[in-house]
Amino acid sequence: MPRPTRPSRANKPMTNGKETGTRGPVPRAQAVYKALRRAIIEQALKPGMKLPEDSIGEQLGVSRTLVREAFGRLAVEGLVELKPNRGANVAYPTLEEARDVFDVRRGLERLVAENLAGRLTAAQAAELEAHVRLEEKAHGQDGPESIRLSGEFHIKLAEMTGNALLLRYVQEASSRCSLILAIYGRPHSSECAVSEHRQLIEALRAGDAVRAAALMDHHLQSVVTRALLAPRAERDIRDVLAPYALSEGLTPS
Amino acid sequence: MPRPTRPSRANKPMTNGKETGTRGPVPRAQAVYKALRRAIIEQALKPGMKLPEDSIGEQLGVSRTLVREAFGRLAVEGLVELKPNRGANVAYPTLEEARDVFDVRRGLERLVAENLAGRLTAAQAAELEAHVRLEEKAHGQDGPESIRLSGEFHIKLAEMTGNALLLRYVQEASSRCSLILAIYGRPHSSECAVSEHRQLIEALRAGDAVRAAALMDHHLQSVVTRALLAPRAERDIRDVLAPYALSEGLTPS
DNA sequence: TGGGATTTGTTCGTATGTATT
DNA sequence: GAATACATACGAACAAATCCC
Repeated sequence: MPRPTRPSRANKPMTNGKETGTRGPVPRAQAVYKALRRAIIEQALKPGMKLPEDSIGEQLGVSRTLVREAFGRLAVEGLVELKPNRGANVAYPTLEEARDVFDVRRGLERLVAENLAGRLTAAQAAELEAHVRLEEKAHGQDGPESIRLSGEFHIKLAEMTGNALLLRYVQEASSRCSLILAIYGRPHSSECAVSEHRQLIEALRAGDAVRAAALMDHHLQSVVTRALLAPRAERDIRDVLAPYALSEGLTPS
Repeated sequence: MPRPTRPSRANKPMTNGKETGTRGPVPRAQAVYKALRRAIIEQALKPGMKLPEDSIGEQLGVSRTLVREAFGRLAVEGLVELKPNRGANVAYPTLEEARDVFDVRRGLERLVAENLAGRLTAAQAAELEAHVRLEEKAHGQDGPESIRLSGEFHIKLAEMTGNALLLRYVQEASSRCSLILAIYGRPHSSECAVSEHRQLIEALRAGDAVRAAALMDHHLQSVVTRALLAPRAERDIRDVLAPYALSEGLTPS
């Protein structure tokens, strides 16, 4: 198993409350959580990487207590794996878990589509269209910008339902998808086709819930196929070697 | 706003790792989390109740740190409300949040039904039927037993999908529904009609995904109507008074 | 196999912020 | 409106477990 090097100074130090005379009203724990979350999603911290409480805390300028608290929450969200007495790692989802996450995400976003169909205000529709135009512009460069924008489109939709819980679940599933694509996806799959986003907006506008749900479902299915099932020679050493385990029972964990 | 009395010794002391020579491989933090979670769901800790780190920790035999960690996770799940510098309360969902939770739950369980239709093994079907028979037996007594069994039926279904994420989300939504019914539900609404569960099993067996999803949807809708919209004279003082707020903007929070 | 270095699990003290009189 | 009392936010230090040679 390829053990990654230590994270050391892989991420930027966060704004320390002490420096800004005004101690933020938000507990620093929250800030630590957000910083780590972002670092994982943006792959500054790579899947499977060990996360020593000590060095992380040092980098962020906080003590282990806050780091631990953040780990707990990230573990609930499935971004961090927490093994008793053995610390934390960035999660390394199996292909099976990946399937689960994508399935649930599809279901959730179908809900979003159904919820929004025919209830989009003019302003909201305009906002979505503006967003798609941004995506179009960024489409040329295959940088992370393009991927970020694609993801944001879906988050925006979830926001517009006004259902806080639905939003949280979509965000969570979406984060985990980022992790998964980082492991199993091919390098620069431009995740979402702009045209599919456009069609979706049209269906929502027309108030066709069935069509909107179907489009969303198909769209997300396409994302998976494009990014995941695509040939990627060196899929991952673990999966390649899995069928060749020395002999069942010898590798208990 | 009616401030509840302190929880003091409202809950049973948890099994302390030190007593059982074998220190559980699971950190105590996890145990604290589970104990609190259960206490909230079973309404030993009532909605809105203040949760002082100190007394809770004392009752459970751990220090404040572990209690704080548990609070963080429970807050993510929406069972605890966490206000910066002002500590924790058992969540007190608004009617709007309640609607959100029920909507998402309906969507999630529809997924479960679709997922399971036609894929139920004989053993699984038998297990579900055995469970329904238990429900039937408990139906006479309107005790908490009946409510617990109704809930478990839905959890069992989610388990059978084999999708861990879907299971977690259903569990979470389900927990929050308990909270909500504790606030807004009428006392002994026997939550789920046994016959509806039977019909559902039948549809799953027949492999009729559309019908199964529709039945599930309708079933959960019924639960809400039966329990929530039912006349409960003294709904809650907050909601009764909400429309009579002194003047908009004066109550910032 | 064993022992030392490292890392995690937990407690508790201090400073800061909030409610109360 | 200021002083007091109390609860929370955070960190340092100790104890136990694990890792690595």
